Amino acid sequence: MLIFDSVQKTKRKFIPLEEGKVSLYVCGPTVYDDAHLGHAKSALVFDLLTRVLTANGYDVTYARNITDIDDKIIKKAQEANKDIKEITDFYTEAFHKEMQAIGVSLPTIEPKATESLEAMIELITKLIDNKHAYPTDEGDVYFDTSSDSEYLKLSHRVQDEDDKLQRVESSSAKKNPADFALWKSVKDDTITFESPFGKGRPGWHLECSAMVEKHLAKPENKFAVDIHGGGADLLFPHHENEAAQTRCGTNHALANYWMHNGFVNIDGEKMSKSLGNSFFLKDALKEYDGEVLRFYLLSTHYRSNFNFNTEDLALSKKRLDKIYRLKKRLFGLAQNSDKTAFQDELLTALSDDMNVSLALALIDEMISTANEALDSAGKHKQLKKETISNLAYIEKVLGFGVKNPYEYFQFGIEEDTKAKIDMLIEKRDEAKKAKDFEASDKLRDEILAFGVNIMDTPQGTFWEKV
RNA sequence: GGUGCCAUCGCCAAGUGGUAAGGCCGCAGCCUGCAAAGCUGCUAUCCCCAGUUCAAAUCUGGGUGGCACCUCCA
Repeated sequence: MLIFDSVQKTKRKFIPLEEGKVSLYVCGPTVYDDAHLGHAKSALVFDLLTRVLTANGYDVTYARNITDIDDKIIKKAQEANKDIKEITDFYTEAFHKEMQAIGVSLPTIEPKATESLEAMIELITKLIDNKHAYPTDEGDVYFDTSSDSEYLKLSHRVQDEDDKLQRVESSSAKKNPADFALWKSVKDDTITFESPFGKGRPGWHLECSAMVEKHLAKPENKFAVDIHGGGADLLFPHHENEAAQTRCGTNHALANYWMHNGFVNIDGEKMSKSLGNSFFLKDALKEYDGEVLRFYLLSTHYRSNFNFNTEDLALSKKRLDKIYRLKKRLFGLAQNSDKTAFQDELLTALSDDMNVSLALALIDEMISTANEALDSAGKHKQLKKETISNLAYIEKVLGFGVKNPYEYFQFGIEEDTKAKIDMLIEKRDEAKKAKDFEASDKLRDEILAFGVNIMDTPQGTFWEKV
């Protein structure tokens, strides 16, 4: 297994801290709004990573946090005149539902910030004791970046002198302009937590460090986790700060490997509130099958920036359709569990820093070969068994082709429309039997008007949504 | 302004020193009552310039053009 380490900027052979085991931590969502395609991309990338690691025989412990303490959440709650928990529960549930729709499995552990306060306070206390953090008169606690010689090495950043001066003017309580808050005091009566440093709430960066320690880290290891992942924008300042906290507050570094996924852009531009072009997953799921979205978002390399557009999405659907059509050809047949050469090749491709493009090329080739054989005369007993086994493997490792193939092709068609289509197909079959092609062609036009395609096969006539 | 990434067929996209995967679209054919689906065949020398090398899309230098991060962000 090779992993591109975005800190060392090179592909590295993956060697776990503990034989046969992998600990993976990924920064999850802040639950104050609906998940957009970027959240989906990140979740999909690390879902795939988990599957590939598992297929390689590793026992993976995957933690993805839920940030349920945050200024934006508080603001949203105040605006809606609702309880904080009501907001966070609502969006957490929505997140889970949408992730399930795109085939993202639940992580092994899903820690919440509100449930990890003890660990956070413990870490801050250690950092203060170690002289890596300091409280201010206002009741805040800051991390002292000048106390950490490794600071900024993760993101390969250099201090900007002009920027430094500007920030000194704006924030006098900080020792250094780059210092960041570990604990923010809260004076009003919005959500606050008790701590030895006074009432307040934890800083965002601290959360992840504390949760990693609590749920994944082992004191004797050189690193807290094997792999730490997240979106490319998190490298600085979030991951830089996390790494500093862990490095200075514990006796190990945060992660051995760092992985960052690229962005999802819409029509060449980054999704953002200010541009008003955020594409929410819930809206996409109304129009497209979740698995099509999964296939599309995973179809290019995870580190590349992804330019979302409906034309390309349609191409992805066509490619996924091919998997399902083959599945349909073999529907209902028993599976053989023997591992095939195809499966080895597929796993090898995915084990090379998740080369999905190569994996998809292998899949297309496998599909063509299988279809070609099935088109030719003969029973093809062995081939059928192997093909079914291959499809099952694709399902397991990539999460493509998990649905019933007939239902897949009927996405978004109402039940009564389905009944009408079936009725028309029956009438057309009768006309065809009677060799009344004029009538059967007319019936076909009627069927096509529902936005579906029909295809005649030896097993009968089937229809698919276009 | 600082830091970094990217540029491969009409479109999407692998390949990072050894002579251009795959998909979509298109064209031709097989199959089909006709279609659809499926199958077969055909379709690029890798943004520009210079250099290193027996050999470069792949390395180096210089352009040009995109993009990201530096503030909350997946």
